[in-house]
Amino acid sequence: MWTLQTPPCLPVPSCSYRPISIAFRPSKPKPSNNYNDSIQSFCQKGQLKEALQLLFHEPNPTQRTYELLILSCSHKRSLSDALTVHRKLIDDGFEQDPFLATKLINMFSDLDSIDRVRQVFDKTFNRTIFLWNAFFRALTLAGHGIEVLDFYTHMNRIGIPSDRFTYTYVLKACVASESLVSLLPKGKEIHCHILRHGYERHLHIMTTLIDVYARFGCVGSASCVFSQMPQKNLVSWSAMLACYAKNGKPLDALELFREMMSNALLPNSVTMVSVLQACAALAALEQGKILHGYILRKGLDSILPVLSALVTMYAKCGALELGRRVFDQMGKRDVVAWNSMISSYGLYGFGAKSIEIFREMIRHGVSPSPISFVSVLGACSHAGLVAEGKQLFDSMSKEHKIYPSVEHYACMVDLLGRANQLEEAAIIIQDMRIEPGPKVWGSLLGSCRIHCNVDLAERASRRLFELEPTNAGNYVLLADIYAEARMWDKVKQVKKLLEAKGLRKVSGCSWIEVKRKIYSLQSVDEINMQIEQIHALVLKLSMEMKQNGYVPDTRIVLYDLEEEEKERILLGHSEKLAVAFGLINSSKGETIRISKNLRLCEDCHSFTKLISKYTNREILVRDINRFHHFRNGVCSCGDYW
DNA sequence: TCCTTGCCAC
Repeated sequence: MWTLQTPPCLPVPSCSYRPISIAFRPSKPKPSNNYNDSIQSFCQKGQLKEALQLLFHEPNPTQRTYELLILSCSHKRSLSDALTVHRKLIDDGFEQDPFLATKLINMFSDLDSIDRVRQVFDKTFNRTIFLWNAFFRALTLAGHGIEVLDFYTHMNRIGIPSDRFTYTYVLKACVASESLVSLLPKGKEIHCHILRHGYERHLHIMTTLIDVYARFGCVGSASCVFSQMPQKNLVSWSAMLACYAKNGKPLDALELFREMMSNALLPNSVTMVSVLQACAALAALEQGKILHGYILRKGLDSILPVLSALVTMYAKCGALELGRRVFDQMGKRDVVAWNSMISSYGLYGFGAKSIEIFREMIRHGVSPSPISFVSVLGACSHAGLVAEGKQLFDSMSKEHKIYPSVEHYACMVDLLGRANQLEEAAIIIQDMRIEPGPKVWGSLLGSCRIHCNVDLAERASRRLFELEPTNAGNYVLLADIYAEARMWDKVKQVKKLLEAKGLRKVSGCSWIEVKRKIYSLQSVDEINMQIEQIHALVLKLSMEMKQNGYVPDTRIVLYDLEEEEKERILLGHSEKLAVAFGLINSSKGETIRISKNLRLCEDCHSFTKLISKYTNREILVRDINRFHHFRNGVCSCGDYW
């Protein structure tokens, strides 16, 4: 299944390096054990200044002396001391020591000083494979993946053999770049090199490969590598699990987790985080609670990422209060933990609460991250808090020195667009300092859909079709807008365009957990054994609802059909089927929890409001963006979503 | 001397 592809030739690095074999020989090898013991003792105690004083009083420091000092500078994260050590090292004639050069590269990498990493690499003539590997690691960590790949090509060309470490770094380099061009072909090419050099049984390289394919969204390739691995450990299982959880395959993730447990492999905190994500994606509350129990029994409840994942899991499963309880019991909270809570409130449309937690975080001395702003601005958007959102957006660069990224602009466009300030949203896009990507135009198009603005929608979709020619969702949105405006010829045109590109509309799907099992319902569902019973109930309910004021919202049906036919289509929406399935399979008074893969349509929304009143049930629906909590005929979103 | 998995937003 691996095709050997030769990607377009990468440019040779601008500066061409030739390895010059000058063996380094320290000038005066003088054993100085007591001295190094003292240095080591100071370094271990974190007394770097004292160690440096000793350095300047010792006439003959050794390689070991510098190794100790370099490690200590990394540990103390002190760039000024690092520069002092570097200068003295050069003065003492150690500049060409490849061992110390490797250590220096690691140190400057730890200190985020990538220019000095390059400088050390440039100046070292005897480039051992250790030096190359450290250099690649540093560049990869700094996000300069393309540069690593250029050097790797160069390294191959001049005949320097890679070792097993090189492969892990160059693989990671493929996913460590902000380049718009996918480096997947390069990753596949390196995969071929790895096979050719007989590393197909190497545990670490194969695990890295799984992770890299996962990040490219190539679930099939990742699982192919995984099943072919002769030995696996907890890390490789966890990597595969994360791959499923992150790529929209939560059921596969849970299945793999079960398999892992039956192989007597004990999950660690990292494993649990991915499994929790899978539960969150499925809104599988009961499963999630079982995992929480396991986490408590195994003492994993002191690990921050696990707790943050728990907060998010509970919130996404419709149990915001349980998430809040976990959050309240956290002894220490990092920015991720705070962000989890900020976005959880946002998910429920509790904008004011989200802002409150955001401010509380700052009061606690935790600086907001770019994601904090995505979360809080998203919350403002769902709650219609336009003024607050604008103020927060302003404070980003002014108070927190965080410069808005495409995601932040997309939030602002969404905030204004939803609030029917479409022109202002368009102005934001016009004035952006960075290239507005598909997320930004997509937000605008989504808002045009809500407020049925055909002109602006045409503008946005023209740009979107260029940027994302294969995203069916954009075509569907535009067709929706035309349908609502009753421009049936235009609807037909868009549909033809969709067909001509071989694209298909993502079909609606809802799922619901009944007695710890997850059931999915699709608009056209033949698999579910109860389907006839479900359809009958939906029909019965709709007739009764009609007597209670339900008017089917046939505007959203994308076909120019008779009203009756449109109504029939509306009744087949997966969310209504899920509501009926929930009513049939749960006991009286029990809350019905449903998730769906698309935005909730207006008709299902008003239908469910009435059902909640008529059947006296609380119904919680999570759509692609947020929660709707239906109670006694009203929805928590206040019909603003 | 250097290697593998994870939390928060879309």
